[in-house]
Amino acid sequence: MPRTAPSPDAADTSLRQQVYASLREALTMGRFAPGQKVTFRYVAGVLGVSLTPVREALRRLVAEGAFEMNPNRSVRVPLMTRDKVLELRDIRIELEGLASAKAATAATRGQIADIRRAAREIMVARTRGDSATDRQKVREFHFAVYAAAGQPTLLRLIESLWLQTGPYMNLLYPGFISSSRGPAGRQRLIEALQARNPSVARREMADDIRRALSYVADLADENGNIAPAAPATVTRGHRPRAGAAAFDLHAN
Amino acid sequence: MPRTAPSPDAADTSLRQQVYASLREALTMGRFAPGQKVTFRYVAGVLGVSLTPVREALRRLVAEGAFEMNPNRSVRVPLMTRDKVLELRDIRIELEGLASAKAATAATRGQIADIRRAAREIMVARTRGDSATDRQKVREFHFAVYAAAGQPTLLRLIESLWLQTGPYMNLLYPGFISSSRGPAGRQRLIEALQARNPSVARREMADDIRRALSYVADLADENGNIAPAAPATVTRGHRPRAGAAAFDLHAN
DNA sequence: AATGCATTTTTGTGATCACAAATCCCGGTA
DNA sequence: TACCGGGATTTGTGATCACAAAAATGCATT
Repeated sequence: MPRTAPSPDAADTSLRQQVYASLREALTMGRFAPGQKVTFRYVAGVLGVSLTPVREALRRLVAEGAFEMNPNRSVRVPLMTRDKVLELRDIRIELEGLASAKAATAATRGQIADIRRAAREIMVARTRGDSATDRQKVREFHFAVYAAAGQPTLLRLIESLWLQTGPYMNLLYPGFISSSRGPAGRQRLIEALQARNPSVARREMADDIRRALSYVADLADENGNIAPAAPATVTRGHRPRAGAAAFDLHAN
Repeated sequence: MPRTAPSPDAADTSLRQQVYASLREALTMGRFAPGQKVTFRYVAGVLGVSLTPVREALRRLVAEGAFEMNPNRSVRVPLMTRDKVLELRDIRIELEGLASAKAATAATRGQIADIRRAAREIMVARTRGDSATDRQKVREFHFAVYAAAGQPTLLRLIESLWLQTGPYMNLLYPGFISSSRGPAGRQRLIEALQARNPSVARREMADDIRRALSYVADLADENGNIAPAAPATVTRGHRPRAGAAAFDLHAN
């Protein structure tokens, strides 16, 4: 079965870890509106825990760049700019390219099978027009490759980068996806992995990332700001009712 | 004057931030012995604060990989292995190479002057045999380059990587330094920055990192473990006396 | 002298409280 | 109607407490 779990966070049953996972999940799934203010007590109320674990989880996410904190202490989902997307693009090209190259050397037969399966599932979702599953499977495909590299530190860094770009990847649908060249790139990547060809694997992954994030960067307005994709089921109102949970603890 | 300060952590006067800075400083300066256990109450006692800010600071450092936490909850300074050094080497080559390339495009005259000055100060310290100042200036040189790239996210990632390799960079002295090719590489890097030549800047930086970390990796024993450099003034004993502070709050 | 077991101590976790700074809200003035 | 200003409220921070799990300690047995 495909593995999505982060490096050594498994088997950590602390509340802090659960809060962290919930917030991460909510961010990845675009359940927070960029710019939205997130208060400690709000999160604590929704998840039904005290402030202590929420503080630690949120603070870690701030350190990872998934949230940002104003000098006048208020945590919010970062707004994206063209420059930030381009910076993240270039970093991701390096790191995910490196991981793909390593995967070409290290991937086991089983891992390549996992990767191939994810690629198939992307196509299934895409022919059905199911963009939610599409996104999920794209993520699984990428991380199956990175997991095959067998580099835990590298994997952790890539995860933190995905956390930052994640909320904006909805912007790829449907425009970019339909205009993209389809499964050819992924197919070439898989073949490079199987042929143990690191430089081709790196190039294919780099091209994929470059095209996607360049597309997002081009969505910026004249001020360089990028409008967030419509967030799923999140009211922009100040005081969300308790019970109307935008995320929950038992997600993971 | 040269800037060493991290991205937006300035102007944060919270205790948590001070504890974080203290621990970071102590790690960078090699004041913790790798493998050493670090308890929350010990840190709180030495720094004279409550557990709350210590927890958040330590937990952030664990998330950044600067400390590691056993499943049976105990925080310790990570032990280094050859594989880990090689992984960090390859990641650093990518990211610091990227930063150097960007710096070649973006560096201002003033920034190049800062870089040049740091390079000079390295040579001064080196001719005096002052390896402590040497290390400090090498750090300033590198981060002067990375700051010139003007990429805040990239800078943050590189800082977290230095935090992980930092405690082991003492191992470069005196063997590696005396056998290295001296200031020639740094000189070529500076010239590449001035000539606005990204690919040469990247290559020079990459070569520098590759040589240094390959040297460290070769110090591993037959089990792949790397013996830590002698830590400065840290007793390995279990229960350090209060008052015998291995680090302090007013470092920054 | 070495080993197994029960008790004591240590240690991380989560909840709660107090406080000060930031923010919000609302009425009054120009 | 737009713009302030001062009080009420919200909100992050740090300290303290209680608790359970882990580790350390001491003692009896072989």
